[in-house]
Amino acid sequence: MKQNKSTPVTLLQVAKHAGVSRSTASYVLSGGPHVSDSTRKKVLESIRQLGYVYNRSAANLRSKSSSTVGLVFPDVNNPFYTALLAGINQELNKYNKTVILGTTFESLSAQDRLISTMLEYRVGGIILFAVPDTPEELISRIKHLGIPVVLINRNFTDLSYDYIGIDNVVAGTLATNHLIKKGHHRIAFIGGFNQLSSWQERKQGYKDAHHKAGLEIDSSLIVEGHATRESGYELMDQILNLPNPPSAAFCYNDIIAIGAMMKLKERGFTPGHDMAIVGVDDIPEASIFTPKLTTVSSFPQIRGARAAKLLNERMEGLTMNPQSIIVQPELIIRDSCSYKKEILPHSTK
Amino acid sequence: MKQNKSTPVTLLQVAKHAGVSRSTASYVLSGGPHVSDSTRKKVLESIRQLGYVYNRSAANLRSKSSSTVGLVFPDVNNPFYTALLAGINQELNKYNKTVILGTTFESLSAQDRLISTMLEYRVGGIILFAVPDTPEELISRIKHLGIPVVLINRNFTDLSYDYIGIDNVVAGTLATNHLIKKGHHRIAFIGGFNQLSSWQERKQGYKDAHHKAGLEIDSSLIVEGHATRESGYELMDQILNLPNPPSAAFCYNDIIAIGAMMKLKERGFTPGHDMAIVGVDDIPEASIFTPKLTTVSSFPQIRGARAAKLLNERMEGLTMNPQSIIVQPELIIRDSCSYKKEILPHSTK
DNA sequence: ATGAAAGCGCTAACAC
DNA sequence: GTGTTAGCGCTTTCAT
Repeated sequence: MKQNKSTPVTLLQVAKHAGVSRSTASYVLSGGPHVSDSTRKKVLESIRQLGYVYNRSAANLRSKSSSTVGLVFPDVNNPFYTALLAGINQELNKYNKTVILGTTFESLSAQDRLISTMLEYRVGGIILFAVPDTPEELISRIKHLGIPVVLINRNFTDLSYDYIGIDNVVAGTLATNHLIKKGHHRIAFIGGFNQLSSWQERKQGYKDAHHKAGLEIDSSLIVEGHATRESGYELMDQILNLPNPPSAAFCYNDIIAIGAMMKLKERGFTPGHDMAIVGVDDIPEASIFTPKLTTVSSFPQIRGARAAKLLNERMEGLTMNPQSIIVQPELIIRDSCSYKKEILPHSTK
Repeated sequence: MKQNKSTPVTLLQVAKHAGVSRSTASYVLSGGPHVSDSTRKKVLESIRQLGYVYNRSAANLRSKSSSTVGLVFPDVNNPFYTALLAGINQELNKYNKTVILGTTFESLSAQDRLISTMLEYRVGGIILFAVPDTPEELISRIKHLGIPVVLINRNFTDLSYDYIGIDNVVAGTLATNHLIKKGHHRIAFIGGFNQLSSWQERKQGYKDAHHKAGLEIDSSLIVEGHATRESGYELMDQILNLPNPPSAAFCYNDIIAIGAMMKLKERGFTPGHDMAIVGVDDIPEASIFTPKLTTVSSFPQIRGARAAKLLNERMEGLTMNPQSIIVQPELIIRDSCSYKKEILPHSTK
């Protein structure tokens, strides 16, 4: 296992040590069929003894192919992403693909840098959770390089790319309808940004539900913000300071909903009682928080797996025309929407 | 920008297009000094026109060096990790090093696979947040390959590696002393695992504080568990079901503390009043939760930056003998430890 | 079943 | 300041 730092062991040295040719050694590495059992054993033993480490870059260079896939996420500090990641990882392992993950922190320039690096390393495919305002040109450039891309969650108007998401309009409708059915007429929509396709779609569902019920929307009840706990916390404060606060809030996602509920408690209100809350995603924390969060499940883990599967097919050149996979969300009723008692009293603090 | 999928543009083609030799083109890429301004412009223009993408693998192969660093994290779904990551990224950007991140999900085999992949890609260095029970042999193997490694947070008994962490004993003492000063005699220590060096050290501080105050430790008050919100939630339940529950809890980290406080609320208790809570890390959420969490800051972002700086020095071959950098933690007093009122009433639920 | 040889895209002497 | 050339470690025909 020990060996000189300055000169890494090469396959050729392994081959010599095992008394075979380089190509034979290469065959045993790639699991090729034309190798006798005894040769394979010899080579494997030499590898072990010399502490040989496969040089994947060299292999990729020669074979002009790569089994590594690049993951580009906007952030990672949200159980939603972790679930997505888990689904992707799990599926990709099946195909013996390895993953490198990069975080853009919602910055377009960081995303550019990240993707450039991945391209320079010649990843075999990319799963992209795009930053808002990502130019479509970026994606077409990658595709022109012959590298398959699967888009997650954030879509482009031009649907000529592989995409996997949920039906966000339905998610918005499901959530808002539930709130309306509980007797709420003034419903806020908080968190997320207008640039996000998912935001626009959820808002569409929110609108649809209002229209269908013959309800007006007060546009001051729609407040945008980052998809973080902290932001949910701030946004709820804004909402509560409104001259005429709503009795319910549809939150862009669970993490915002939880931040919002924290603020409610801080200001002496009881979420679910003084204000009804519903989120989107169904992260693990949703069922743990007090009150347990009513939410619309977006099945992140399942979607991650589907995305990985789709990408793998592209990398293997299986299917050809772009696919949009849309998962149907599901309402999960818990405790954060008990029946509306009365109009929320004016802010106390 | 458009070009044929099947044949990526090479530097040679760029050179021809620009009417120079390959080496000249290479020099402009690496910012070498011996290139005239006009040639540089020509080459850059050809690169743009042909849509050339640098092949970093080929370059690394030839130059036997890599400016990519591999990050190995146990998990990523904790604001603590995000802060660490941010610190590392920020610092590494200064040195023009790029990062690939892998998650082990606390699994030894996943960690092995991940590190193998990174090694196969010939990363220039690794920052390792090791899974519990990681054999020291893994690290020495990497080092024998001539690849610098910086350990974060989880230490090995043999201190011959570069390491950056906090003084966990002090963290434990700080937290426990504060609780004792507030009048608590029965203090739980919840979350984390015995295999973690940081756990052992924090427990040591917890013990030290008790001894110094002449207090006994009830070992049934020490309960282990994962470092997640969910786990904190479960653990607190266990604690509350004890025949004689404690009046305070020192939590292995903030995320556990928050989970624990959620359970307290669920069972009708007021954290900070019915039970005092202190955490470790000072994640952003700590100051947002109700009550605001008293905690021991571990300065994750600063530590990340220091780790990155140290690794960079190793990669550039600057310093030689292994360094242990120990950051001193700091007590941050907020609202989760108001004065002890009375012994916690017996569990109600 | 195994070996010889060519070459993937790039860098780094060295020559001019 | 720019060109020539010899590999880096591997895969992959093509022989044998």
